[in-house]
Amino acid sequence: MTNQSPSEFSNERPTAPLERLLAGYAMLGHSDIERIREGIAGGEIAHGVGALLDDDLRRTPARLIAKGWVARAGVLADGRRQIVGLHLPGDLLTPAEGEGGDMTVWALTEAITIDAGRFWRAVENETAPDSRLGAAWRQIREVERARLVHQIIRLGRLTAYERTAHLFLELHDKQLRAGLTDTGAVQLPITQDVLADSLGLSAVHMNRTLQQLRRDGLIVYRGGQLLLPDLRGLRQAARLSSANEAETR
Amino acid sequence: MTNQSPSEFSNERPTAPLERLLAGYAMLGHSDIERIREGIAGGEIAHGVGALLDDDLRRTPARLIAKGWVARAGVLADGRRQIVGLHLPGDLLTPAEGEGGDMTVWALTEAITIDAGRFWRAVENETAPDSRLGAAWRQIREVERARLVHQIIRLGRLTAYERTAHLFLELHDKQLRAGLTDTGAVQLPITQDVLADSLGLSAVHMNRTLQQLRRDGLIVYRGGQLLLPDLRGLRQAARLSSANEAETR
DNA sequence: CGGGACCTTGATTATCTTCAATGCTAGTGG
DNA sequence: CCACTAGCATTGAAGATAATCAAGGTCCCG
Repeated sequence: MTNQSPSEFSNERPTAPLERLLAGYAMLGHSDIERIREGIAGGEIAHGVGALLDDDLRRTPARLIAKGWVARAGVLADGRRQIVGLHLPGDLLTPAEGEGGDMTVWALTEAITIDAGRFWRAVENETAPDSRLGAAWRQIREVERARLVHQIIRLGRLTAYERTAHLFLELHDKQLRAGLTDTGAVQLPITQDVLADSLGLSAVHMNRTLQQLRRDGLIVYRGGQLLLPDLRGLRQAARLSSANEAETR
Repeated sequence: MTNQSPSEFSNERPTAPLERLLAGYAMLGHSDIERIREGIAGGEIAHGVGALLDDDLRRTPARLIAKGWVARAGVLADGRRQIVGLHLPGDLLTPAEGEGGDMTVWALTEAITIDAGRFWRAVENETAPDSRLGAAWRQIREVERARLVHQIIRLGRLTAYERTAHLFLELHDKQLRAGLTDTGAVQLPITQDVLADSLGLSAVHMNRTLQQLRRDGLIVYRGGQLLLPDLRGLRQAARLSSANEAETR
């Protein structure tokens, strides 16, 4: 368990993405910020690429991603694998209990997580109707539930091309909310293989679909960075009514 | 712990399925039962087949299904439709806010729903760590989240045949928990069209897949009633490790 | 008996997977 | 510096799965 500081990559506080996420749903006061920072501290773990987080999550009820990408997936006996969620800095990871066997969580990139147990317990029991922190947290949970619903629609009724556009817009939206990127850009430090397992496609078809999106001028994909030069066109390709994603102003 | 046999035309209390669901997760006392029954009363609405519930849900924050089946789905502009959840007596319906536009809820059969607003508000704010009702409710919410995750895996990585078996087992499990059927039987009062929209398949392919399951002796499907004569085989077909679904004892 | 909703079937086509190479790039050790 | 390797991206060809199109068929109900 190395205990290096994430500040060697950025000098902002590890809770900053979560603070930005929460601030997007409610005006937070100084005391709210304090509770976030106090509730998430220590128990820092650095995960190498591919490292499993299952045991860590079994030990600590909730971990904040401070840096890196993490995936949660169901795995079948014959090796087929469906990624259920892609998690970024600002996301809280909780054990996949109750989801049945064969679920696993692992780091897609070098990642750092922090014990957020105290924050988690505090905010999950936050019922004071006037608590802004509690309200913001409930909204985040609701948005995550909505993402599961969206993925169901994606996998059930969209073509490979539409699915890909749809996921990229979701990642764009998610990264904007956490303050991890600017409008029109998406960090995408993962292999096409992982993308394929998120979208229920084979790696080969994933590759071909990406090429088609490139040819159509909807994405520029290079070196772990994605550019979306035509958000309007991409939304159309994803079959999203423009109201479906957060406005990008 | 009533163990009465399921009865469709029964005069049992409309909250009975929910009570059985909750009782499956915690020993409930007399006062818990009281709170359920008091929190869910009046505001009864009868819905004809195909009736939209969107407006009703906008008016009342939570409605208990007392009778019948209800579906929640995302609809695309070109008519494609993906059912996200099938809801049965004992389920609480809440507005599909935050899920983005184009979500809709409608009755698949004749149905009756009751205003459960008071119960909903009470139980969502239930944080006393020793509250059995609150604990049971949180478990139900967790199970529903797990069902969304399972549907993602189903749609993303299972074949039509596997998907169908998988969904039938989920419905079997769900109906057992609510005391709506007996082991080996599943109420299925819906058209193959609806089934297809749940599983992301065309109606034609749905039909052929059902025939295959029949030929393989895994299901008997007649008149809105499904029999599962070979649960072990069905679990195998669904690629479920036997630990994945509730034991049927 | 006519109509409508639902189920079933056959033929054809589209989408996506699988299999098998090949290319590319960065890191590694001689 | 140069093979050498490993991981990832890309390509072509063939095959499987599922969608689409177009009829019938069945059952129920007014």
